[in-house]
Amino acid sequence: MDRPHASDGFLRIASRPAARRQDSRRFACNYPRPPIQTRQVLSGAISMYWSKTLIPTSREVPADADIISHQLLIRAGLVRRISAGVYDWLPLGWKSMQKIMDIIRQEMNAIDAQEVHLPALLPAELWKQTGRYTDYGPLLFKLKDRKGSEMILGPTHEECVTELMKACVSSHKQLPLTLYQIQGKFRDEARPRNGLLRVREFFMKDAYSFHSSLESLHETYQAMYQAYVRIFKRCGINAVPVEADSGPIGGDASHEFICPCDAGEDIIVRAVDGSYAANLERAGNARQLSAADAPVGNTGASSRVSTPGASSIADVCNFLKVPQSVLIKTLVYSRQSDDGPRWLVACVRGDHDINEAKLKKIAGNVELADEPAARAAGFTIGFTGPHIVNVLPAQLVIDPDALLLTDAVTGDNEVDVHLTGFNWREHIQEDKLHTARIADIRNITESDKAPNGAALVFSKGIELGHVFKLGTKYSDALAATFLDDRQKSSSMIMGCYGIGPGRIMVAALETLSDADGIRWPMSIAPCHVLITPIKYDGQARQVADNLHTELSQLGMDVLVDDRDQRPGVKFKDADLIGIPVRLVLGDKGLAAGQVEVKLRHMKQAEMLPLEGIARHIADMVNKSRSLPD
RNA sequence: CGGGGCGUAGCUCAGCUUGGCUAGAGCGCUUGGUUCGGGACCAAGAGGUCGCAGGUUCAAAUCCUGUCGCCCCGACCA
Repeated sequence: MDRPHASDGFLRIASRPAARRQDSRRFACNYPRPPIQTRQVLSGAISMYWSKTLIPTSREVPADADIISHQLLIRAGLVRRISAGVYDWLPLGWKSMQKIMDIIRQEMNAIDAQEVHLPALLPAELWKQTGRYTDYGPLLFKLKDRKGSEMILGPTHEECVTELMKACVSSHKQLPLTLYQIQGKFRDEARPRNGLLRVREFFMKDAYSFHSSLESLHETYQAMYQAYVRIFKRCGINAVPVEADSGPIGGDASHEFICPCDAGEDIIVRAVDGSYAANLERAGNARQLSAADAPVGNTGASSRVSTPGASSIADVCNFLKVPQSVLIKTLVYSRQSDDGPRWLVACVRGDHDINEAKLKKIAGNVELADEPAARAAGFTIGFTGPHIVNVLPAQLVIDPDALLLTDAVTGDNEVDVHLTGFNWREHIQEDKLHTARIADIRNITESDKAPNGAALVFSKGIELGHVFKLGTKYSDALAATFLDDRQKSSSMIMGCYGIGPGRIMVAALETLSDADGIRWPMSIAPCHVLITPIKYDGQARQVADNLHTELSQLGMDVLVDDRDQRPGVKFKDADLIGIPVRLVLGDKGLAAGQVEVKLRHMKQAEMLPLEGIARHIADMVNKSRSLPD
């Protein structure tokens, strides 16, 4: 310690003054720089002076920002883009982000989840063990270290945390256990976009729970669900829980929390009476049909028609002057197996869209067939009809609404030819029809009904969080097991629960802003109070400084606009950055012993006596930032 | 990955079609002055290897080729 080495920094600092003297001569200027005075540290409250803070506000709308949240993030100086989908967090944005994270942290801790910090840099080997090194596809950031070892940047941490549990937990007595982390994650998105909505480096709260029984998993899942409801409520944003794709466990095993707004990339389906909400991928009708339900139709009335060049649904309908709802759309899927591709023919009504998630759930990991390969196998892509299964080996999957069609129009498995008067019983060989899968494989539409019969509305929304019963996918793959009370070894049962704090911010900006700028909810505002002296001088300066100290001592986060700017500039900036409470100190008011209190979400300001104003403001802030119930 | 577009000052953009003197505007920034309770005014300034590389040409921001970066729509993705 007393003999510092060059490597520990002491020496460099010690040798600095000479250089500094020279610098100050070279760059001497007349700007009156006040000496840095260390302010008292006040109970963790945020205390800032504008002139000493990096808040690069901008009047111009950035050219590449299309949605409101993106524009405000840049214009209010919250973040700055450094490359596609990668952002710097500036002081105001970071303060708000930290508040969001704190709320999440508090609610996680409240349900006995333990915070950990896991590496962003992970060995590829771990991911190879679970198969996700390839399954995750190009979304995974891959790199090599200097020795050539393969590494990845974690897009999520199931493998990592499961490995941790495997190493540290071996008895049912140690379960259940929930670990969580709030940290940066990385995904090599094909197209980062819309500011913070889809980015390549982002913050994520991920929690992982480990259980010895499904009941225990369910209990934690419920607690987590309720914690999520509280988190979004405390952040002051609207988040609708919707049923989501339930994965391996099935049933009621997954919910997404969606903030409805037009900038969102997800589509949610809700019953008008509020009785049902699901994402589009999941939403469906529980109707069960079998091949026996296929109607007979008008037998013998079918005919082949020439439809030159008409291979799309729209083309065919235009050509034949029929509605899309009488067509059968036939799509060819394939799955790789050892002896070449296995084919699957999926049929939905012409006006319906196939839902690949649903299809995969019943048919395994199929994907839309490669066109040349399918043609080579005998499929006339663009003019395929269900009856191709009579002549080619392929599994047939029929959506119930397609099954119920009679005298339908479909491709006739020949270029430029369609078949009218198609009927399942007439045109599909009996054994083929009876071995066909009849299942819901399409997206529902707004003309469909909720399971209870209620009318449906669609809306766009931002996915803010996701709770999911994982099951044993990762614990199986990584052999994370425990011994139960009868010495039997089982894989730990897992749940995982994610929240995107950045998306919470986006949702707040998208849904709560007005034409003048941001209107932060009190709980996630970078500061509670903005003190705006019309002129930071004389009495106003003294009052501003005193108020700042007093409010800070009361636990308020305070920003003082001490800039030498015209009032108009200060007000415009104040509206833009959206601090909930603004205290304006003007000469006339102060002479009368009054301050102007302007709330960002109110139009009118109010003059209040300076005496006792700090306490009054603190009470008001505390009221609006406490947990609403 | 397919389609479309953009890259000129910190920001927003003009100039490019039809190559030609020292590359422009507004905002922002600096200095001085006047102002100053809702993005002031006057004056004087600073700031750009026109993304990068190569080519065509007497001459390239402008034309050609390549390359990199970025945005939008779609595909993909949670």
